[in-house]
Order: sequence, then C-alpha cells, then structure tokens
Amino acid sequence: MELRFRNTLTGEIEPFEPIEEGKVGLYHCGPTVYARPHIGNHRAFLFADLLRRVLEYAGFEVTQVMNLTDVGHLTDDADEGEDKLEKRARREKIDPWDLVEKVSESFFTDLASLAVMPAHHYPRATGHIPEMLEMVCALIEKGNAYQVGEDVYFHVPSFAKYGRLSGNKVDNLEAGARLEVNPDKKHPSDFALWKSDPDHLMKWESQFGPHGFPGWHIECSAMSRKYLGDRFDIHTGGEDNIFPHHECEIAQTEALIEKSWVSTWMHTRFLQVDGGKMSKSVGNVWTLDDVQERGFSPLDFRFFVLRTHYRGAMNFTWEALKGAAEARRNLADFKGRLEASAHGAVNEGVCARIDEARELFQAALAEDLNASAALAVLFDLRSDFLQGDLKTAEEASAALSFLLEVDGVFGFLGPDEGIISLSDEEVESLIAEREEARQSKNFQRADELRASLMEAGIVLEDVAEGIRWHRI
RNA sequence: GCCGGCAUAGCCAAGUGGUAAGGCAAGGGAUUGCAAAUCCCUCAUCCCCAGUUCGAAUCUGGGUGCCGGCUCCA
Repeated sequence: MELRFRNTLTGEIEPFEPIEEGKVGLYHCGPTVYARPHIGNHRAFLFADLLRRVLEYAGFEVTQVMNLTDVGHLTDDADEGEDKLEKRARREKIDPWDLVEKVSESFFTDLASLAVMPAHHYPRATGHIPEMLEMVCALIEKGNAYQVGEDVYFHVPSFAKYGRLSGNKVDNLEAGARLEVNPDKKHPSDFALWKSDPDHLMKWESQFGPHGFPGWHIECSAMSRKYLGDRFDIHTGGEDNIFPHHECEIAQTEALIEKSWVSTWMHTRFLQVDGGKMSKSVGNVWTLDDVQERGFSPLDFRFFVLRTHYRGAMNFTWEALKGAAEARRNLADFKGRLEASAHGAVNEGVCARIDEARELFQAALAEDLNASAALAVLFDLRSDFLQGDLKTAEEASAALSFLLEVDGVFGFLGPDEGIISLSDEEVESLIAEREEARQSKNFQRADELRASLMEAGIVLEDVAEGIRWHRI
C-alpha cells in the first residue's frame, strides 16, 4: 500500500514517507480534561484511531502518543484570564486534581466503549513539568525566548517561518487582533512559555519563581519530543488546533532543534450537529451517554463517524446515526451469514472476486483515508453474496476473512456483546419446536420462539427449502 | 476586516474534465401463516450566475450560505 495523506503544511495530498523505514511516530492532541468529552471531541479521537490502524494495516510499526492536557490553559490571551480547568473545578466545588482524575476516567471509558485501540503513551502535562522547563530554558539561551518578571515568552519574530502552517501573516494577525496589548510582550504575537500566578491552584516552583505553570503550547512540544524524538512523522488534531496551537508548537520546537520537525500535519473537520455548530445554548452538545440513552451502541457512533471522510464537514443528526446503525447491523448480519457457510481458513488467491475487492479497499484507504469508498467495497460484496454469489464454502471463507480484515481497520463489529450464547444444538431444537408450532397453526407460539431466537442473535429465514438460520 | 475550508437525492455520503459509488429511509412487486429476513424494480444532473472546453458536479471569475481560525476549544 502506497499511502498518501493530505498535509496541512503544504495543502496537498502527498506520498507518505516515514523518517525511519517501516516505522511511524504518531502524535495526537488529546483532550483538555476539564469536561466530559462530547461527540465532537470523539470525532478527532476516532480519526486518530483509524489513522493508526491503517498505518499498521499497511505494515508499519507505529508508536502512538496522545496527550492529556490537565493544566494551564487560560480562558483568554490577555493574561488576565482564568485557567478553565480551575474555573470548572471551582464551580463544581472540587479540587482541580480530582476533576482531572474524574474526567480522565470518563475519557478512557469512552475510548474503550468506542473500541479505540489504546495509544502507547498518554502523557499528562503535569507529569512533564521538568521536560517543559528544560525546553523553555534552552529557548532562552538560544535567544528565541525572554523572561519578563516571572513569566517567559517566545519571541515570534525570531522564527521566520511562523505562519507557514495556518497561512496567517503576523501583520494580519495584528490588524485583526482583539486581544489587549500586553505591555510585557516585545511583540503582540509573542506567546507564553511559562506563566506565574500566586493564585493559581496548580503551580510549580522553578528558576523563574515559586508560583509558575506552563504556557499554552509547550506541553505538546516537550512530550512529543520525549516519546517520539526530535523529529517524527505525523501530528494530528482538530482543525481548531491549526492556529495558534500547532503554529506555536512548530515555532518553539523548530527554533530549538533547528531542523524541520513534523513531516505531516493532519487535521479533522469539526463535527456539525443539525447543520450547525454544537452549542450548549441549543442543547445539542451530546456525549456518548446521550447516544446510549437513545438506544444506540457507541459502535454505531464509531461507524457513523468512520464511514465518512475525516476532512469533510460531517453533519450529526439522530436520523443519520440511525442510518449508520442500520448499516452496521447489516454488516454484522453479513458476517453471521458468512460464518454459517464458511469452512476453514483460506489463503489469498483462491477467490479472484475477493482479491479484487481487497485491492479496491486498499486503494481507497491509501488515498488519504477514503473511508466511504473503502466501505462501499464491502457493501458491494454483501450484495453479491445475498444475490447468490460466493456461495461455496471456500468463497465464503475468503469473504469472511476479508470482512474481518476490513473490521481490523474500522473496528465496527466489536465483540458479540450481551448476546445469550446458544449452541447449535440448542438453536436447532428451538427451531424444531417452532416448526411444530407452525404445523399446528400455533403462530403465536412460533413467533415467540422466533423473537427469542432473535434476542439471542439468531436470525431465521423461512425459505422455500425450509428453515435457514445464522448468527449475527 | 484578514486567513483557511465546505456546499452532491428525504437523510448520511463518495466522485475533482468524459456524461452521478455506497449506505439509510421510502414506494411497487415476489416469497411468507405473518415477518423486522431475503430477492426484483423505482427514486438526483451535483447552491446560484457568468465563463473556459468538443465535453464540467469536477477548471476560472462573481455571488449566496455554512464551518473553522485571528481568544481556551477536537
């Protein structure tokens, strides 16, 4: 598979070439753990998961890192703002450290229910203060940063390429800036690497003073460097991260290492709800709990998100989720049908139809993760099967192993959760009982038996030749 | 005001120069004791206007609408 990805840095879809052959370093901007993640957040995490799985499917050895921001972000850039994490903690009258624990836990619970593969590292900002301070000091020594009182700022004019990622010009930013001028800064675009505030609850002592905490962007630079090295392959985040967050990360890191840092930047579009942005005032900031309360599986949401292209503006509606859930069920049903007629494992090459499907599938994924096109291949295969193709045991086996291969990338099937397991004998006996009921025109009893088998994940079909059944 | 991006059927969504994938929903028919199972059939000219071209959803220009960024946010 020759992978090609859209690189925000160049605006183009370009061939992916790892820095080190066969290996990929992946870094994702994770959640700020001050509030339960909503479905919009999850789009970005699901995208990260898909990317990782596709890279592994293509044969790369992946090291995946996702940070947890658990300190430091201010509610505005005027340096007067409150840390939103502390603000939330105060409102809920709990300790900020406890809030972090509580939210982090819900984050990981959500990821697990979405069948997201665990990253190799989930570094927390508060666990890497020394690494950040080390970078801050090095930047001062190199002349890219300066200290004012107990604060430290990165001097943007010292980094010529600032604005390359976002397309912003420093001059334009000044023109439209709504932020109040901070007299401490040498340049209005300069950003904080280290701040001091005695009232801050989460603070650390350092060479700059006793009450400091890290600035907005330094954590990602310091932590990615620790786990992935000076340079790595892919950095992702939501589109809102492009500026200023990622622009600033590039500036401070490249100023330090004096070479180009991340090869490919990938950003997901925001998830829209009912055609617009989600907002608390409209009341459509849904979480996975809402999804489940409405009778959907988190995997339905996973499938809904991953069947579309990560860069497209996707619109969440309950109707659309219903459609995705239905489609997912149909694929699970397809799996069950294949299992019922497959026998034994097969090697590639035994079924041309499947090999062709695999090629189409891989080609679609390789072209900047065209998930919609990739999954269409699977639906086509399902149609073929239901129409009577692929009916030999060998063909069904080949189709089944391909389906499982696809699921290895998309992960929508999940475990056979909550289904009462019946042995084949038990199923056959219940079917026989239903047949007796049908013979004696006791259709109420027959339908009860069919319904209970359905509950157990067994689908019955009354066809001309008799009764056919398969598991879902 | 400045910088990005998007606009395809009832809904979700591929397609980036050769005459509209796929899913869901819907309608008609087959099968069935019935059926949520299955099969067959039906369902768009691609936001608007003007260009380029033999030919455009796909390129160019101008609109309109929406999303993101310029302030923390996936």
